Parts: sequence; C-alpha cells; structure tokens
Amino acid sequence: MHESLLKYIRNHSTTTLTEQDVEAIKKTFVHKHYRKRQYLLQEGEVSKYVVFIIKGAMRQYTVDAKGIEHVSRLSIENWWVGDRESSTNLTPSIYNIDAWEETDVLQTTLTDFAKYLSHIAAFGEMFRKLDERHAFAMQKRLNAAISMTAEQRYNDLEKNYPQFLQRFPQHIIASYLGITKETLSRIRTQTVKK
Amino acid sequence: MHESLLKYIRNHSTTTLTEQDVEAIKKTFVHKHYRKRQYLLQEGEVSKYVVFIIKGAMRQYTVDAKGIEHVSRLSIENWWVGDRESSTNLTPSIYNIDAWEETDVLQTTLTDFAKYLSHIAAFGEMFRKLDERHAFAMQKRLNAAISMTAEQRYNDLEKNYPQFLQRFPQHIIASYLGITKETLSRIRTQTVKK
DNA sequence: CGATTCTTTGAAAACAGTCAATCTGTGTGG
DNA sequence: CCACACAGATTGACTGTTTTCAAAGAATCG
Repeated sequence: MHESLLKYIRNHSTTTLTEQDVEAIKKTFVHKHYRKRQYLLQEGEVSKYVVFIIKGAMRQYTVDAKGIEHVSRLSIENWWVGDRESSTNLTPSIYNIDAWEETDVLQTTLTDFAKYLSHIAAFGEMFRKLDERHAFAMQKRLNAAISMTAEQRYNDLEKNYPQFLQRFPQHIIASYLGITKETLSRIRTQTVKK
Repeated sequence: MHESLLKYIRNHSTTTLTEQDVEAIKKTFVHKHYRKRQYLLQEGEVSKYVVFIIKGAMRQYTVDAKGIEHVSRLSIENWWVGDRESSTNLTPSIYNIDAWEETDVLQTTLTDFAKYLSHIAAFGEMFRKLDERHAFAMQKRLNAAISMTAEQRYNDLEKNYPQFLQRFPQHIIASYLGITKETLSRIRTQTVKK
C-alpha cells in the first residue's frame, strides 16, 4: 500500500530512508478512498491534510459568482494535492478539491507532516525540491497564460502532460486552459485540418 | 548600504543574525548600479546572480515571435529578482530582466548564495518563507488569470500593489495583466464613469 | 523647444463567449 | 437485453469583447 509513496520519496531525494523512517511513514500516512465527486476540500474550509495520490485523479477549482467552475490544478497518480497556503497559514481555502475518478490516496495530518519535514531528512529534501519544481511550473504556466494563445497553450499541454488529455474530459481541460469547451472543440478541429 | 537588506532579513525571520553573519553578508553582497534599460539577464543566458533591490524598479518579461514583450514580473525596493529556475538548474533562461528606473541593488553569486542558505540560519529561514509566499502569490495570480476578467484583475492590482501603478507606465501594467494598452486605457475610463 | 514616450480615441477585424440544438457513447435500472 | 437517461462533444448563429492599426493629444526629459 505504501510502496508507491516510498518509491516516490526515494526517487526524489539523495538521502536514504532508514528503517525507522519507513516505519514512521507507514504509521502516519493512512489509506483513504475518495469516491467520484467526493470532496477532499471545500471552499471556506481550512485544508487539514497533505495527500498523495496512489491511484485516481483529482481536480482543484474555484467557483465564480455565476456558478462557473474554473480549474486551477489537475492531479493524478504520484502527485500531491491540498491547498498549501490554507494549511500553512490556517486560513480558509478559496479552492475546492474533489475526486474526478475513484481515487485511492495516502494522507496525513498537517502536524505529522510538519514533524516529518524536519525529522526525516529524505522527506524534507524531497518536499523542498517539490516546492521548487512546483514554483517553476507555476511561473511558466502564468507566463503562458498571459503571453500565448489558447491554441498554443493546448499544444503545450498535449506535449507536456498528455496524460491529462486522456484522463479528463474536454470541458475540464478547457477550464484548465481558461477557455470554454466550445472554443476548445473548435481549436481541436482546426488543428486537425492543418 | 547594506542596511535595507539586513533590516529585510531581520523582519523576515525569527532567528537573530550574529556578528559574523552580518560580516559575511556585507562581504558577499556587493553593490551594483543598473542604468535604465540595462539588462540584468537576457534570454538564453544562465541566471548567475541573486539580486536584492535597494532602490529602483525592474521588470521580467519574454518576447514573442512578433516581437511583443510580455511582462511576467515587476519588482521594486525590497524585492528579490533573478530567474530561480535558470540558476537552480543551470539552464538558459527564457526571460529578460532589465531595469525600468535607475536601480541600485545588492547582488551575490549563486555559489555564495547557496552557502548562505545552509550556513546562516536566519537567511535560510527567510528564503524558505519567501519562496513559500511567492508560490502562494503565483497560485493566486494564475487562478486570477484564468477565472477573472481583465477589469477585475486590474482592480485587484490597484488594491494589492498600488505602488506598481505609480511606478510603471500603463503599457507595462497592461502587459503584466495580459491585455493590450488600449484595452487597459478603455477599462480605466469606463471604471471612472461608474 | 524638440524628441521621445505615454495615453487616448476611433473604426474595422478577429476572436472568444453564449445559447441552443444535435449527436455520440456509456452505463444503469427495469 | 433493451431503453432511457446522462455526460460529453460538436456545430451553428449570434453577441460581445479584445485586438489591431492608425492617428492624434498629453506629458516628460534632455
């Protein structure tokens, strides 16, 4: 059950995990199943857990005044989910996170998570790198959002995260790209013609 | 000369700086002046320095195939600049960074910077927090880019970073918001009417 | 003062969004 | 096992917004 998490940590750090580390991780990261459309976090709540996806797919989104959903993040196997800002500052989240597929996760509370960050070397290293890579990805995506056309952004997504296109329907992808599903559909048929 | 940096570090960490810390910082962060429009980093170069602005204003931007500049970041006094992704991975940057005003900075090389991160407690803590807040801000800005109208984003900027509107001309602000200068001009006159 | 940069305005064109209808495939309950 | 409901994808016509291009007015700097 914890194999994929342990493997993930080993792959993303140079320090090796001790026997005690492995035991501690196994004890604190508990398995949980989220059914399709089940919430992991709802707008207004404080994000309580740090969650690693073993199998399945989740999405993070906001809902605007008109009731339209805007997808800000998509996550599948071997990704972490949760609103770090909300958990770090203990402020209510502006995001909703729910399962798009039947999803198995390993999750831990914030307090245990904070303990691990400082006590388990490999864990701390892994998360610092993860944060770093995440910040880089955000910077790129932001730059893409203000400087590229919807078509270019779709092509980029196709190239860099082809899994997303297979796992999520087009209206979710469209929302993630910041356009409507109709516009995405038209972009796709146009691209085929070329 | 180094007062604003030392003050900044003290304000952003709980650990106190020792005499040696102060000495080390003074020795390694050297003063440099950038003239208006002078580059700190050009697209294709590897970002070599970590830079703290003492006085002035800089902007980070990409240039697209049509030669149009897209501003991804604006920075003024007490902000850090530099492409962390490029410096961390030693890859060529896709960004340009230049001075918008006459700008005084304190800068250090990457190697010294990395040394400080681990050796000076206050410094490491400060930068971890900075990275964190930066990541949160990026997440918010990205969400704003895909879910809010240009007008809402402008109002947000006015509310959260009013300094930017005073320091940078409208065509720069427009680019930062992902719209043309003409559209921004029209948004502004409409808002006044209301 | 003259040059340069910045801002505004107007009109046309391009683009994305909205609304509504249709088509497809999937899966569930009778 | 079929029928029907449901979620998703596509298409068309229309509307509204943003961009583009061009020109002119305002502000700033040397």
